[in-house]
Amino acid sequence: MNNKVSIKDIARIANVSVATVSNVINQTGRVSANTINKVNKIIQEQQFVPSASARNLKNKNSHLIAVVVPFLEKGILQDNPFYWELVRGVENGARNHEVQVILLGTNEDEDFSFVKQRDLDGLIVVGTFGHSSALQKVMEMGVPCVFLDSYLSSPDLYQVNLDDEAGGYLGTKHLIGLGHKTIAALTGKLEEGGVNYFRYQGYLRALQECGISSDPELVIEEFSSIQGGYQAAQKIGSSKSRISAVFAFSDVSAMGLIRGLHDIGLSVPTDLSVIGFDDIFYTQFMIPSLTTIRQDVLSKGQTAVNMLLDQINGTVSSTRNVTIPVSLTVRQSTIPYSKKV
Amino acid sequence: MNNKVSIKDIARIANVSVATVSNVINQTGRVSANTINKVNKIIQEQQFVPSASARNLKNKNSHLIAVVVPFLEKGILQDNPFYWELVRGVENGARNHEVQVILLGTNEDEDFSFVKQRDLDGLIVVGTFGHSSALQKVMEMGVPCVFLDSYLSSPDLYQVNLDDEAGGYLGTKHLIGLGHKTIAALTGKLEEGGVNYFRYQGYLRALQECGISSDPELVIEEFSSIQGGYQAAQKIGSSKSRISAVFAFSDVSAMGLIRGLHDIGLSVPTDLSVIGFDDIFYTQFMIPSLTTIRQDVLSKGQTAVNMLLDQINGTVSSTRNVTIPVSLTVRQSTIPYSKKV
DNA sequence: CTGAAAGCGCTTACAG
DNA sequence: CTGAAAGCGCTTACAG
Repeated sequence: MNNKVSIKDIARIANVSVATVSNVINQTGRVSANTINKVNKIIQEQQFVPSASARNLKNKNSHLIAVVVPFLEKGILQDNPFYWELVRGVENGARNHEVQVILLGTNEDEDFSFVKQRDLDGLIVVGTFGHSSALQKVMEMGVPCVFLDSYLSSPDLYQVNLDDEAGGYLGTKHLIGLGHKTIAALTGKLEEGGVNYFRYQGYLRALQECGISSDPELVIEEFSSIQGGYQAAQKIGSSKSRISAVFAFSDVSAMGLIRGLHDIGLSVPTDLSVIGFDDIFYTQFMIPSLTTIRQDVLSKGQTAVNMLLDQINGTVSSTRNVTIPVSLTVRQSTIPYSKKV
Repeated sequence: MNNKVSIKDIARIANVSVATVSNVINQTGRVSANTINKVNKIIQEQQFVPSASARNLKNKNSHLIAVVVPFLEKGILQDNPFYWELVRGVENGARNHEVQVILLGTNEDEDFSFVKQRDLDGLIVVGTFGHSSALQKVMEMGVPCVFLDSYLSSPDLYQVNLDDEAGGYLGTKHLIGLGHKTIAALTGKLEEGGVNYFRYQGYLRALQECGISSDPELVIEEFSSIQGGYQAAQKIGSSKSRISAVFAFSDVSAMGLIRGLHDIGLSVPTDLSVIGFDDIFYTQFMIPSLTTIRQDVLSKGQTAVNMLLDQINGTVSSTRNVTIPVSLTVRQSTIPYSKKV
C-alpha cells in the first residue's frame, strides 16, 4: 500500500530520537518547546499517524470495544430497528472518547476468544440471561463489561436496564383508567428474569391493584415480532373472553396485531384499544397513531458506553446498576371503554 | 487483567522454539506430526489465542474493515432502519471470512486517519458523492474500498448500487398502467448523480414513454424522511393540479405522507394512490398495505463485503460495478384511477 | 524437521 | 532536556 511513515522516520527527519518523538506525541516526559514544535511540524507534514497495533502491543489497551448482540438465526443479526437505535447510541458515546466499536453477532456457543485476540478494552453485551454461557465466559475473562436488558442477579455486574415493570404497570393502568377490564397481554416469550417477564409483572400489579383478577387465558406468548403480533390477532378474535383492550409488549408486535385484527374485521380503537411498548419511530404516524410506553433507546446505548468507559478508566462510578425510566405516550389507539362501538 | 499466555509460554511448555509454535499455528513450514500434536494440545490446554496486534505489526493486515456511514447531524448516525439492514448484511458477510467490522459515522470533514492508524484491510463507504472530499482521501490512501449507493463516475472504483432508474420507471409505469396521469413525485433531495436523481430519471422516462408531459409542479423535493413525507401532504393537498397518485422515493416518506394526507382529510387509496420505495419491514402490515419498489438491502451489504474481500485478497474479480435489481410489489395503496371515489 | 535472531512500530524506565 | 536500549508478541528468512 502506501509506504507508511513511522516514528523512526519522524525521528530521523527531525534529528531527534524516537523516544523524544514518542514523548511529544504522548505529551509525556520533558521536552523543550522548540523540539515539540519541530517534531509536531514534521508529523503534520508527513501525515504521520501512530500505529494502533504497535501501541497496543506495549500498552495492552486497544481502544476498541465490542457491542455484542444476539443473532436471530444462525449468523444473521436480528431484524429489529431497536438494535440500530442502540448501536447508534453506542457509536455516539464511544466516538467522543476515542474508542472505536466493533459490531459482533453471537450465538450461544460463542467462545469470546476475540476478546483476548484483539485485547478489547471492553464489551457491551445485550440481552443475555442469567443461565447463559456467555455470561460465564465473559466473567471468567474479567474484561470490563456492561450488560444491557439482561437482568442479571449478581450485584457486581454493570447493567443498564429499562424500568420494564413500571412500563407494564403504566400501560395497564392507562387501559384500566379508560374503563377496560378484560385486557389481554401480548407478551412475547415469557422467560423468567427477561424483559417481557418484568413487563408482565407490572401488568399483574396494575390489575391486582384495581381488583381485577388476572386470567391466564388473556396472556398470549406469541413471538414478539410483527408476524407474531399478526398471528396473535387470530387468538384474540376467537377468544371466549370479551377482550376490549390489548397491551402488546413491543411496538412491532402491536403493529402486526393491528393489521391482523383488521384482516378479521376488527378495528382499532373502535373495537379494541391497543397499546404498544418502545415508541419506535413510526408509532406517531400510524393510522391510528399508537399509544405506547416510551423508552429512550439511544440514551440507553450512550449510558452503557459511558459506564463501560468509566470502568475501563477506573473512574470511580458508584452505580453499577442504571435503570432507564419509561413514560406513557397517549395517542389514538386507545379510547375509553364507554366509547367502544 | 488476566495474565495472557503468549507464544513464548507455549514454546517453553512444549519444549520447542517459538518459531515452531508459530509454524503449527499458521500451518506453515515443515513440522513433524508429533510436534504438531504436542503443540496443539498445549495451545488448547492453555487456551492460547494469538495476539492480533503482534500479528498485525508484522503482517500489515488487521483483519478489520470499517463500514462508514454518514451522520445525520453532528455525531449521530442516521435514524433510518435502512442502515441497520445494510450493516447486518456486512456483519454477516464479514463473519464468514474471519474479519471483523468497525462501525463508524462520518461527516464531510472526516480525515480517515483511522485507516492508517488501525491498518484497516478495507472500507465500505455508503452514500458519498462524486464531489465529496471523502472520496478524494480514500483514493489517496489507496486502501481497498467499496462504495455503496454512491454513483461515482470513475470506472476503477468498486461500487454497489441499486437499479434506481429502473425502480423509478417501474413504479411510475405501474401508476400509469392503473390509469393515473397526474402523478406527483416525492423525491427527497435531488442531487445530480444521487440515488433520488436516478429514481427521478426513471420517473421521467416512464412519463415520456407514455406521452405524459412532466410538470415541475408535481415534483416535491421535501426531505426524504417520515417528517418530510408528512409535510409534503400539505403541498399535495393544496396543489392546483388534480394529483391522483404520488410516487414517494422512500417508504418512510410514503408513511409520513399517508398520515399527512389523512390529517387533511384525504384517504389512501380512495382519494390518492401512493407507492413507496425500499420495501422496509413494515410495508405489508400497514393499513392500507404499501405498494412499493422492493430492494434487497441485506444482500446489498453482503455483496459489498464480498467484493471488498475479493479486492483485499487479490482475487481476480472482473466486475467492479454491481447493480442490485429492483422489483415491483403491488399492495393496497394503489388502485385504478377509475375506482377512485 | 527445528531453532536463533532480526524486526514490525511503538513505549518506558534509565542514564546522562 | 534527550537518547540508547529493552521489550511487547508475533513472523520470517536463514542456518543447520
